[in-house]
Amino acid sequence: MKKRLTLKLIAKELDVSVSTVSKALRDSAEISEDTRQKIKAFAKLYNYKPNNIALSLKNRKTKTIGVIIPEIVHHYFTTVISGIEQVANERGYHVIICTSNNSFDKEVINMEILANGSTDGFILSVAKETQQKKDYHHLTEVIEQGMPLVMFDRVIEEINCDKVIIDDMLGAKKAVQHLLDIGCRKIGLLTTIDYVSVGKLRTKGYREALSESNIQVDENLILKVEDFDHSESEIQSFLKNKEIDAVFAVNEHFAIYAIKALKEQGLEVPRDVSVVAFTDGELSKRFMPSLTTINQHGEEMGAQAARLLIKKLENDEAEDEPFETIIIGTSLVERNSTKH
Amino acid sequence: MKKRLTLKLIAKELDVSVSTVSKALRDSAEISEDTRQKIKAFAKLYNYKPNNIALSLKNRKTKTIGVIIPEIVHHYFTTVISGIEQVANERGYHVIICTSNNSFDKEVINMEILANGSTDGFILSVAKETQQKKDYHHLTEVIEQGMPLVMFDRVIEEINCDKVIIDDMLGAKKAVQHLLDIGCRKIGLLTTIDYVSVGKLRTKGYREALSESNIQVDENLILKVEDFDHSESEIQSFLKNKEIDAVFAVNEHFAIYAIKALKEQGLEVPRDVSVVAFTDGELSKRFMPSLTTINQHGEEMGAQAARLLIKKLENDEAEDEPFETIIIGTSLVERNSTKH
DNA sequence: GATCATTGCGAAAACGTTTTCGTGTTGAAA
DNA sequence: TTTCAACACGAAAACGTTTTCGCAATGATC
Repeated sequence: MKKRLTLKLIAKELDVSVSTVSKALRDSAEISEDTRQKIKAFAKLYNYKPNNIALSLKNRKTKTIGVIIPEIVHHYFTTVISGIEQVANERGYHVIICTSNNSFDKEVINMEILANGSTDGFILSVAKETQQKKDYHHLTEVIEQGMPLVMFDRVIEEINCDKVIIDDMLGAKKAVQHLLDIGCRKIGLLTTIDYVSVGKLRTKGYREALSESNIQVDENLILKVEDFDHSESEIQSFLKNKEIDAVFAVNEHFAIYAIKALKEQGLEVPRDVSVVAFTDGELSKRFMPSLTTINQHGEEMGAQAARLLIKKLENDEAEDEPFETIIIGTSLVERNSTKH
Repeated sequence: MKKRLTLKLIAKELDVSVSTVSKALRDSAEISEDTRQKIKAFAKLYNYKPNNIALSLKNRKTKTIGVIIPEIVHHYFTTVISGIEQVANERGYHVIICTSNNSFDKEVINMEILANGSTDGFILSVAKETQQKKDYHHLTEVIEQGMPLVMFDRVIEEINCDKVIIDDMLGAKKAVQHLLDIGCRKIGLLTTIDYVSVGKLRTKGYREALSESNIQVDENLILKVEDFDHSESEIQSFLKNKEIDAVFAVNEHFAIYAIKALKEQGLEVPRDVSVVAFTDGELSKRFMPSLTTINQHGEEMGAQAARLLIKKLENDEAEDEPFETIIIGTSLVERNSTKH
């Protein structure tokens, strides 16, 4: 087992001081051409690499970004991570990922651990439990310590920091508008109960799109799924004998359950009913029929979040700059669950 | 912006030495009950947390595990990560994740960076490019430096380290056996070209299952997909007018393309043709019909990998223990793409 | 030959810990 | 009173860097 090479070892080997070695390797003018070459050659030969931990301690910078997400086994979040990683790596940062599993406690613990020197700043999408509990002390704490924090997707209004969100309302409007454009008039909505902020916003978009086209909103066509785990049966019984020509679902799963339920009733998508879903994942592409969706551009969201964070990190003491909120656009992806 | 509390600051504030503070906080008997209480109270009041970086430098341990995977936007890998995280966190480790994007260079760079002090050991699934290039210097290097390495899923035989793999051959056999059990006799195989090791092994399982049932392998029923990006059309033309009563696909995507192609020919799954896929992901569950699959137990694979690594890490100098290779079982998940 | 700038390098401090060792102060035993 | 153990604490080194400052040697200038 080879020992890792350190400045001290090089110094001893070449019979110079540690400072000389350090300076030579960093091309300081203080060191004579001769010595510099000699030291660099030696370092290269034995593959010297500075120890990051020591550098971090010295510079009080780790060059790593802490990312905390509710769950990783979720296609959307992985695309976000992918975006974060790309810009982070480009700028010489690396990324450390923790999942909160939607648990408040785990979110707090993870933040604390990472805040103790492992990380220069945070990118975070809060856990469901945190949203319900409304306890944000861990967030304010890291902010007070001067660690930049960027929230994405599930953000918290009250917290003063950079944010990256998507325009849920506009996205939903786009979806519904598309259904209207292709001639649908009786559009069902499958959404979540209101305390999930995205569900609320998407519902609002649905309503607005309809009113703007002077179509009365029929509350009977709206289902607020209560229990995620039993959404399939809820959707199934909701759609029983409903007279509709379209469905807008706030996520892929709801859309797929709807298609299944419709099929069981002898209705076909898109012949009899058109379906649009929010969230463009693997599922939408592969399903039969493939799903027309609203794409949330997860990678871009991640990339923007990373850019915001790094900007704050590098801007050093210019942290008095106002916080930004970037809104990521959505786009309609037309596939085969809607009429053409 | 509050300054982070350090031992030195506490020492100054309470007018004792740094060493006293350190010892008091670690409950050393050297310090009198009085002073100890006083210091602990102060530390608690102002929420002192030791700096991890300093600890890492001092202990030459980071208590973090570096994970390098080919791509994160892949359900299977996220389940593995999930498993790694669980056992790592349980034992006080955290996890730092890098993706190689299947690029050799990125894999090398990531390893080097992490090896320079950020990480105590590695869990790795190699990039495709690395498999082709057969250049493993970065792996041998970290091993020589005494950093434990655990490879999973895509492992490399020649490298001497702990490994966690699944029994691809047995899994494939299970799949084909199931098809035989339900009465299928003309079973098509959709696989990859042979240099992808898993494709090769699964193909072998297919062949063995057939021969063990004394069924002649018909090479015309085997498709080795050349180009992943055009797999859909390859599969489509392959299945054209093939006389088969079942398909075994080495991944979900192939299976789904097959189902689509069959449908276009007027054949229905599972009525006319039964389909089994390797890899149990989101897609399999939701697809219509839902897919009968071979589950690879990604979480367990991650958990085992983490356990192996931590064992080596904690076992300190007992690193002469032989390397293990753990084989994770697969299981057949029966759904609606096969006859009952 | 004295003065001075330049060159080339080393010592030491700093980042925040832990730990070893030394030392001054007590109180009790001799 | 002397001796000594026990007690309570501090100094310093170490982890691996970077950087500031000081200093000796050299050569040029007057």
